[in-house]
Amino acid sequence: MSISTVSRALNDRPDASEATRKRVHEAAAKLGYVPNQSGRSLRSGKMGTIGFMMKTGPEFTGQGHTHFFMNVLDGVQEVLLRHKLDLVALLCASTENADDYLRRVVSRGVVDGLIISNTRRVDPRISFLAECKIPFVALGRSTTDVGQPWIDIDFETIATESVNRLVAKGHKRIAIALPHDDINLGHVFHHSARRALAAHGLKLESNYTYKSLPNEAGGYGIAQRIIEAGDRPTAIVLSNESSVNGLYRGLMEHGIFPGRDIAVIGRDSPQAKYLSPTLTGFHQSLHDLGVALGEALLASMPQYASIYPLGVVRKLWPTALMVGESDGFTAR
Amino acid sequence: MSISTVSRALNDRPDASEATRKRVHEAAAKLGYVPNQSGRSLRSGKMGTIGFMMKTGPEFTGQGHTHFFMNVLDGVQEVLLRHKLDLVALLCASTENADDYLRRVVSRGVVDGLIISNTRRVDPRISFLAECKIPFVALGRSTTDVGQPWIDIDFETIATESVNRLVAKGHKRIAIALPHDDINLGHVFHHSARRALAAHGLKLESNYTYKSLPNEAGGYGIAQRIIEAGDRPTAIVLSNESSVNGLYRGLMEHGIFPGRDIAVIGRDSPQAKYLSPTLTGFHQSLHDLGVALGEALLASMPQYASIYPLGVVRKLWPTALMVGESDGFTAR
DNA sequence: AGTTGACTCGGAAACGTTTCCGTGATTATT
DNA sequence: AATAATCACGGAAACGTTTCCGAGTCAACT
Repeated sequence: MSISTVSRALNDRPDASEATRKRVHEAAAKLGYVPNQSGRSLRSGKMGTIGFMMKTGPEFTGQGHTHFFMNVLDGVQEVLLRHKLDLVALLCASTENADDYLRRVVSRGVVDGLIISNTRRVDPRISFLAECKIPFVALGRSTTDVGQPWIDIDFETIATESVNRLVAKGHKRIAIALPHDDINLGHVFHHSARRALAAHGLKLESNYTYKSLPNEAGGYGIAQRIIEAGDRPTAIVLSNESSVNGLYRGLMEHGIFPGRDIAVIGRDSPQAKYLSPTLTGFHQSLHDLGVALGEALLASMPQYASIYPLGVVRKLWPTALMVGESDGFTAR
Repeated sequence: MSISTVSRALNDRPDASEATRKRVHEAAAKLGYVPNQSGRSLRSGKMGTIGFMMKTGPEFTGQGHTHFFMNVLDGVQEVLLRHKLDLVALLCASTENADDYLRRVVSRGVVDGLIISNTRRVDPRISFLAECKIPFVALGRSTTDVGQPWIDIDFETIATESVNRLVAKGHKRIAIALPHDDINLGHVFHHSARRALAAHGLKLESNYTYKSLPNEAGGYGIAQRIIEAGDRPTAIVLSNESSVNGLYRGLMEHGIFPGRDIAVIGRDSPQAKYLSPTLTGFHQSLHDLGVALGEALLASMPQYASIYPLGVVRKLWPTALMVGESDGFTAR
């Protein structure tokens, strides 16, 4: 039994007889033989792995943030498993620059495709990946556009609907919590909120826009600024899932109760309905988002494009409002 | 300039002259050449990557859980980067069996070493890895002991100190929230709490031990059981970081306020001091835990053992109490 | 009965490294 | 000055797989 026959049998090629295929598979199982991945990929040029790049470290451990990724990743993997592709999370340490890290890991050639997240407004990773001609999809839009596929949460709708809902409840002084300007979603959120307010003849005051980290401390900081404001906002929209704890705490320490004294609209997460008051927030199906991301990536890989004839996926991911108690306060 | 010379120069071997080393490095940078990882590892038998196995999916997205991992991973990577090793998170989808997954990824031979987490009381992964002779370290002990290195949070101290503190505040009816029996920490926690209570002449009633999922819903379920108890506990110890939200909510819905009507001791996490009341809980330095894990792994790899002469690391990770408001209630 | 085609399979090349071995040149030693 | 030792480098083998090519067997068709 020659080496080439074994290879053909294990890969279930048509030019290996049914009988030998079975014999080889049985022998392999018995001897505990598994093909060497290095030899395989050296020859074929394919690694059989897809990378999902994300950052680790203290600043990226907000409740919503990690919950978000764990569920998206779960969905991505569901798709990849269908094609015997493995998903690995490429963890960029907090101490390392994201662009350098990506460069390093890509040139190492350990992944056949990539998903990047936390896209920035101008994101050098995108141009780099395009240059490398490695298939990738971005979770989040960017102004850096090389025709890459992306899927992004529909922040326009979230911002617009949040504002509309609050205005309908009589609010006129509406504040917005935004991430750092670099992050693309911050810009989109900001822009959409401003436009929605304008549609009601309202203006987004600059002292009502709070740039803050998407974590507990960030939320607490927002509360401080609300307290200190001369003309306090009567409602606030949070663009992330993680800062609500800190916001609640900070407000309550000054006797301001969300839902009673101020309206809060945020983003849904597992804790949303266990907060007091429960959070009114926008929900997305994260597992399905992961599935869509995986399929978008495969669609951009020549080997799989015929199975997923989706073209270049550029999709806003739908969102739905989960009504809780936090926006119960109406300003008339 | 021959292929072998280039190889030697790029790897900074002593048998390449200083001049050629510099020339080669410059040329490589200019041409954008990077060594092919497949060829490299095919020849050397080493991959240059370390895997950290963890599960994804809805049931593993509790606040504390993911925060825990993100910080530990950050520490691990800090160590690995010193030796140009890459850390990849091996994500086992919620739909896949953890043992099968590990078998698959290990036999693929894509990692030189492994860190496993969520060790179970009897954990087939440990015996499998020992069989494969692949270096690994376990985050958490197990009764499956093949002499592997491990690091584990000091749950004995957490359980014992929690009980002691509550007893000192006059509590006699103390409840404990525990994970599923399979998980080793559950057993340790249970055992230690029982012993600590016994030392004070108290008994851990079986209807005060709540097996629950380490997430918000689990905490809410515990609240239900506390409410329904004929003889309500006056204090509860949570073994995880994630269920506190649900517990608070569930209790407050029935007018029972943590810190005022019942004492709660839990585990520290970023949200602990932003809860109302702030949580009294045990804290660990997670980044440093990750560093220790990384060093323990390297110590068990022949190539690095001389740099980290630690032997087989088996270490309980220290913990410290962060005092908040949640255990303010005293039962006299 | 001879030719053709389909079907299996073995041999060998190739993927890109690392490393052993050998060789020539230079320097140090006797 | 002759020998020995060191240094720098080129050639070639090897890692384990996939795939091209050729060859053999057997059945079917003219």
